[in-house]
Amino acid sequence: MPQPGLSIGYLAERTGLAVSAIRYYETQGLLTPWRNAGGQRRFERADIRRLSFILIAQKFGFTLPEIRDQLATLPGKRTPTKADWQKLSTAFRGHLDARIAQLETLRDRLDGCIGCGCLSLDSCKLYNPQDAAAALGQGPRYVMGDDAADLGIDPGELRADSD
Amino acid sequence: MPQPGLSIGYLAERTGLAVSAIRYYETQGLLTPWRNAGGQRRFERADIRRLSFILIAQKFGFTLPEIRDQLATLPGKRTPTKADWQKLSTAFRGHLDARIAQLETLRDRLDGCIGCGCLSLDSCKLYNPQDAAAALGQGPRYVMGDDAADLGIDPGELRADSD
DNA sequence: GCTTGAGCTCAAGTTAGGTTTAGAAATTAC
DNA sequence: GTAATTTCTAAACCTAACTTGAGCTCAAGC
Repeated sequence: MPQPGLSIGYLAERTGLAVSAIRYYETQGLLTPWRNAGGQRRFERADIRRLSFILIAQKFGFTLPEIRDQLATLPGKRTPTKADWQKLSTAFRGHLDARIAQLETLRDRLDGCIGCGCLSLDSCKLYNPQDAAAALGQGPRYVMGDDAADLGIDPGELRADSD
Repeated sequence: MPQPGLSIGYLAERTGLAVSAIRYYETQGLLTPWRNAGGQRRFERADIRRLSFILIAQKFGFTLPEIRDQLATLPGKRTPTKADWQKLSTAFRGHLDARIAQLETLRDRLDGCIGCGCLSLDSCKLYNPQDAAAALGQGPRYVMGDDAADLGIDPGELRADSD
């Protein structure tokens, strides 16, 4: 048992992360290790759990700033207890549900498009700039905003609107 | 009605995309416009639909190469028909379902963690490198791989395994 | 006590998905 | 016919999330 605290290499080994990634997370404020006399980072055991949470949250598509905000709900001074982690997990679960629900909404709208086959403004519920843009971060603006002529089939049958 | 074909500016206006983005998509092989005598890009009406599909697929988290592969199922020579788009949409729906199912699996595993509150190897189903890594693209390797001592609570009650 | 692996900092490189800029040429509008 | 827009290419720049490399220090093992 060499020094008190865990080395960055040990954390890397335990989490499967690269040492450089852990250092990067520190620069982003997701961890705050202390330093030993020689200037090396020393971590606490609870930091393995923090890193695990980061990994899982990333899988759900959360950005590092978002994850940092989540982790900020943990007590800063004392070591987080089981109850602390439970609270964070419960809140996290709420975010997950919301994210999944958004995807499901988009999927259900796509179903309408499959039904009509044309993905056009009239029948495609995916045309809804607000909802669609809200679904996954900042996306572009309009979706499927076009008229029947844009389908490209039977162009003679339908009159283009303004062009 | 100026020239035959649609200008890049018109497509940008119709889809809400930036002109630069449409050019970028061309470099990535998602569109293949032709050129007029002066060297300017000319698009077909069906390209509005392609761009709409790109926008929607991106909202679901698909990468441009993935979207390109999806679009490659459309006929290259003739203008895609309603049936062509229907086929693509149906396949796309399958991909969506799979993606949503993966997220739900992760979420359900997290439920176990909330229950146990410790996010530890023993009781946390999120510890499963293969499944977890498969969920959303290439992620890091281990997840929640640690022991009860890592929780940081009651450290005296449990014996650390190897360190 | 010396060697060697582990760690340090800082800068630059990487990938994805674009945007911005610059200078020139084409197109449109009047 | 001229002026204003649009478009062109190429290269540079951007953010996120890291990795890599250089040059140097620290710590652990024998």
